Amino acid sequence: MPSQSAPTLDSVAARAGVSRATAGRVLSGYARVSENAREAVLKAAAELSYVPNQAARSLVTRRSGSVALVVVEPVERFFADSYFPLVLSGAQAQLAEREVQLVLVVLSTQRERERFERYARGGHVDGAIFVSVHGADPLPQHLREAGLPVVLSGRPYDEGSSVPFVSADNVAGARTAAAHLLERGCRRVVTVTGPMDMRVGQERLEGFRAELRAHRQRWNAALAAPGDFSVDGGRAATEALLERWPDLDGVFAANDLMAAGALQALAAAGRSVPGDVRVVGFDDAPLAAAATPPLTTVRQPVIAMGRELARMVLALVDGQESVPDVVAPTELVQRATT
Amino acid sequence: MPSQSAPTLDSVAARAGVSRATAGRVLSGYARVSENAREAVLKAAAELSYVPNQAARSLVTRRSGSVALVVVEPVERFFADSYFPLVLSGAQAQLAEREVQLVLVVLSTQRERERFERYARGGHVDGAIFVSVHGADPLPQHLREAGLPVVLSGRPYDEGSSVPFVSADNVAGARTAAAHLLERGCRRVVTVTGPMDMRVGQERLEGFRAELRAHRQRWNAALAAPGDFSVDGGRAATEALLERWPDLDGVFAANDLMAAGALQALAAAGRSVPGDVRVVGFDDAPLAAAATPPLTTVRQPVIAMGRELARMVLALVDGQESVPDVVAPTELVQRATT
DNA sequence: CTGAAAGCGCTTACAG
DNA sequence: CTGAAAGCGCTTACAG
Repeated sequence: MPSQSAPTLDSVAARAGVSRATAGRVLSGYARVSENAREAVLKAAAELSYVPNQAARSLVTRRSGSVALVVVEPVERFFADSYFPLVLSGAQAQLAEREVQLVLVVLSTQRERERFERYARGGHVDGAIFVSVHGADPLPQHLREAGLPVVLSGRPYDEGSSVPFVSADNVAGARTAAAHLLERGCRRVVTVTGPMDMRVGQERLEGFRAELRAHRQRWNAALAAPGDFSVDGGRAATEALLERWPDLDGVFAANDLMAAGALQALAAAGRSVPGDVRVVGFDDAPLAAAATPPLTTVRQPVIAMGRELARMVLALVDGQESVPDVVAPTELVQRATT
Repeated sequence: MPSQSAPTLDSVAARAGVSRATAGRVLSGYARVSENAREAVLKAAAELSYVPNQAARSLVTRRSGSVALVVVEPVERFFADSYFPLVLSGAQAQLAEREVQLVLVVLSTQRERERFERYARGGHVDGAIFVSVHGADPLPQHLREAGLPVVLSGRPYDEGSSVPFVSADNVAGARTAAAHLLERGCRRVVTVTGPMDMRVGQERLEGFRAELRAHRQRWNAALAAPGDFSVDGGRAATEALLERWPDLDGVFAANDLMAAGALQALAAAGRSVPGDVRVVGFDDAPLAAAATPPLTTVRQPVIAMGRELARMVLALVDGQESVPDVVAPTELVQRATT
């Protein structure tokens, strides 16, 4: 039990020679208070190292002073990927500036989902940022309808969703990747796709196809092999592609993990990169710069996207009616695989 | 403003036909209550989806129901590495089982450090888990002395520290790595070390040297090149080593990021792996399995270590006087670089 | 075992 | 602008 003697509002009021109400007014911000009183209170608070008791404050304001960052399901895998930690980091930074706590919530079981729903509806957090929502998970929408400010990382799968989101411009990014491969002289460009039941998977494939079309390349479904955003998936898909198209000389993998798998498959097949085959990934995960050879990839501004997510919930928490979706620009980072 | 009508203890008491005190007793656990009353209260609570108001509870119990996971300083770099997210994930899981919230705190500036110190001393969290402490940062010890339960990820640099910690068995892990290289027939084994102002850097070098000594290999300071746990550092150190020891045929890098850099340097120098040179990393970061070729490495059970950290703070929070340090075993994961 | 009551530390109308 | 007072939703001695 730390500091049995933590200073209270009363003690700073006493020291400043004003009432608790006045002290409270200067410390909690807004109300008009005389310059004299304000200074005295601030001085007293500083001298006592006063920190308001958040529990007491919450009890009356019905604001918890915290926002949940919720991760749905495949926890460990998710944490091992770099996307999540970086979104988290961005959101945390933004929230910290407003002195709101970021509470990390992981939902694996049905019980946990139910408990969180009650918890959130009970006003124990002021808002929620969902990362990694699967398919058309109704939870975010539910909570929103219950009046809780909610935002999503990634465009929702469900077209009818009215939950604001921030997403990278996946279509444009994939187009950039394809264009780059073509510009580098590739003649037979293939792609390892993400899961087709995820928007991000669909969009990156869509961008790739659109760019080939723009270059008057004939599209063929066999040019794409499905992956699952994992290294193993990327390796397997690349092996299949190699079999199908012995003459392939360009690979666009829909994320860096799969691109790493592609690099492994290519090395195993004795193809040199970028000599025989050029490869582009997506995300600019830390692993991209660590690959052999270092991977050319499409960067998405993940940390900035995390900040944006936080900014959006906060606006909603502050009473703003609605908030526009944001689609963040991507950028090609050329390294050694092209 | 979610659910203006969140059920309170009073409403469940009324529905159950008992007093608020009785309802409180059954819901908050311990006290003896008649079976009848208990059932009625539980039923009423379930029907109303009652969730206790944590703010009100905290106000009286002086327990926040939350634990801080604090990260010191080099935020983004730290988040990009896989160690942190995995510790976080383990700690979160363990905390969730006890229904305590994990609040993520990042301390970059001096102001933030001071604010957090006041905040923690003010009882706004029940305990703190420090990850990534630099050198002999006095903050954890400070807080501990102020009565806050604190635990550390990694053995403290400061010998005088009395803060409990959990660490991987770095010495043993490094010995395993060196032994493996030697057993695979390497004759000239070198190492890329971590920063020498970090315990983990020192320990991994110590283990490496000890194992060479055990194999009656003559030690030479030039066999070690300093890295900084980054890919670039690993690449540069390996280049230096290659220059110094043209005949090197085994590299132990003190973490996987640097091992990835070593792989890049070796490829650039035209050395094949594992044909000409064998390489072992440390951590078994996700990047290890994604490397080309897939990296042999020493795994540390990071998620389990995160859980252990949480278990330890919780024990301290529950009033346990002290808690023993834990040193987690490591394990060699052989892949394709050896 | 159970109820009435006090009190945790704030915020915020309500008067003045 | 400022103070006295009520009240947020719990927990916990204190009686019974």
